[in-house]
Amino acid sequence: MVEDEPAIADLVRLYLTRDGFGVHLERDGAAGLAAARRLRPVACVLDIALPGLAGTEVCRRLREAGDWTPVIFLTARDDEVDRVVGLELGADDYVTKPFSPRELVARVRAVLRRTAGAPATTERPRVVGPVTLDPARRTVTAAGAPVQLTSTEFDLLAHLMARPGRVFTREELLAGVWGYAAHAGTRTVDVHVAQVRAKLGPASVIRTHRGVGYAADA
Amino acid sequence: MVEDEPAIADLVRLYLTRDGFGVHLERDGAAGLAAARRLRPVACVLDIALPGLAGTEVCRRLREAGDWTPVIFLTARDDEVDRVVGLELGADDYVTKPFSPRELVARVRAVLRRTAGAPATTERPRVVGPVTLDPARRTVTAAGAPVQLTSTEFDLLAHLMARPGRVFTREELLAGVWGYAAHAGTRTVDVHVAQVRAKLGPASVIRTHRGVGYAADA
DNA sequence: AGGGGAATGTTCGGATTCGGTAAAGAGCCG
DNA sequence: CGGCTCTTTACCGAATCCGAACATTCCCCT
Repeated sequence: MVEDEPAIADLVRLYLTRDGFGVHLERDGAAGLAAARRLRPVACVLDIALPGLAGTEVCRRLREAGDWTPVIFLTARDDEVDRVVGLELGADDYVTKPFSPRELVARVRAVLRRTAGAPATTERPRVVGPVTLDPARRTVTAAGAPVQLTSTEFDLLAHLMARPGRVFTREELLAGVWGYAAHAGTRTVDVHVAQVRAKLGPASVIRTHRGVGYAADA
Repeated sequence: MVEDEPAIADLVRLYLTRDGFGVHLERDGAAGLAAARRLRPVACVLDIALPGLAGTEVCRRLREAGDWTPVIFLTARDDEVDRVVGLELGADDYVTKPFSPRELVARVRAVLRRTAGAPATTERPRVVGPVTLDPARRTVTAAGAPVQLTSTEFDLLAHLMARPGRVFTREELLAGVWGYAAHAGTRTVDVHVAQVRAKLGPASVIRTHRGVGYAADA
C-alpha cells in the first residue's frame, strides 16, 4: 500500500491485517514503485494523490514493465475523469474516499479472486526475477530480450512459473504439460528443461531439486 | 441488460449503443437469465432489484452453470452489504444509482478489457502494421490498398486484430468466429488463414504459433 | 577423504507431428 | 444453371519432439 496520510494508512492496515493480509506501507510514489518491484505483492493499494509520483503514474510504470500485479486505487476526487483514467490505465478497481475499510477489504478480495480464478491467472503475465512470461501472447523475455520458445518449452516454463517456488515432480510435469495421455518418458522432461535453460541463458530461473523435480525461483 | 425501469433502460441503452455496443434488453430476471444463456452476450448489466428473479440470483445461476460472462450490477442501495454480496457472488463490478451513463460505459469497457478472449468490442478501426481494419464498414486495407475479404475471412482477421499479440487456438477461433455451434474441423481455420494471408500480400499480419494457433502481430 | 552409485546434464539423429498448399466436392443464392 | 464461398482431404516439407547414449555432478557410505 502507498498512502501518505497516516490516519488512513493505519486504518487500512488494521483492517487488511485483521483479514489475514500482510501489509507493507510506503508513503510516496517512488518508494511504492520500488517496493512493488522488490516485494512482488499479490496486490497494490495506491492513493492517486501522492507526494512526488502520482499513483496513476506508479501504475502506468508497473504496466509498462510488464508487471500486472492487481492495482486498486484510492481517490478523494469522485469525478468520472479519474475513474475512467484509472481503469483505462490497467488498474483493477478503485475506491473513493471517504470509503469504508470493510469495502476496501471486500474489493481487494474480489480482485484477488478474479485474478486467482482459473482463466484469469493463466492469462496474466508472470514475472520471476529477470524472466517475464505472457501466457496470452505466448512470449517470454529474459533480462529484457525476447526469447523464442517452442510450444512444449513454453508450456513447461509456464507451468513452473505459475507457482514460483513450488517443486513439481517429473510425473506432475508430464501430466500437467504433456497431458494425461502422454507416453513420453520422464527423462524427456530433463531434456526440455535443459533446452529452456539454454535459451534463457544466464537468467535461468529453473532450479533442480535433486531426487524430486524442478521449480521456478520464488 | 436486465432493467425494469424504462427510463434507466433507455438511458443506458442510448449510451452503450453510442459506444458501439449492441444492446439487448429484458425486463425481469427470468427473461434475462434465459436471454443471457441464449444470446451469450459479451457482458451483462443487471439491476439488483428486479421483479421475479433478483439480479444477484441471475448472476448466481449463471455462475453455477459455469457461465462466467462478465456481470455488472446496478443497485440503488449504496450500502456495503450489497456491495460485498455482489462482488463475492462472482460479479465483476457494480454501479450505484444514481450513476452517470458515462461511468457505466467506462466500467463495461474496463471489465471487457479485463476478461480474456473477449471478442471484438470496439467499433473503431484497428491498425496493425500496414493493415487497417474497419469493423463498422467491414473494410480492410493493406499498405494503403483496399483488400476484398469474404465474410468469414473478415471476421477471422477482425477477431485476431481485436487483441493484437494475443494467441488464439483454433478452437477459440472456431468458437469466436464460426460460432459456438460450429461443426467445422480445425484445419478449416488454416485454410482461411492462408486465404487472408494471400489477400493481404506481403503485409501478412498473421503469425503462426506452432502447436498452438495464430495471432496478429502486436 | 575417497569411491561408488544414482541422479542429472548434454548431445544428436530418426520419427513424428504440424502447418502450408492445392484441389475438389458441397451448399447457397441469384 | 453458374459463380462464389466454405469445407474437407491429401500430400509434402519443415519444425520439433523423443529417447538413447554418453558425460557430468552430486550424494552417501565406509
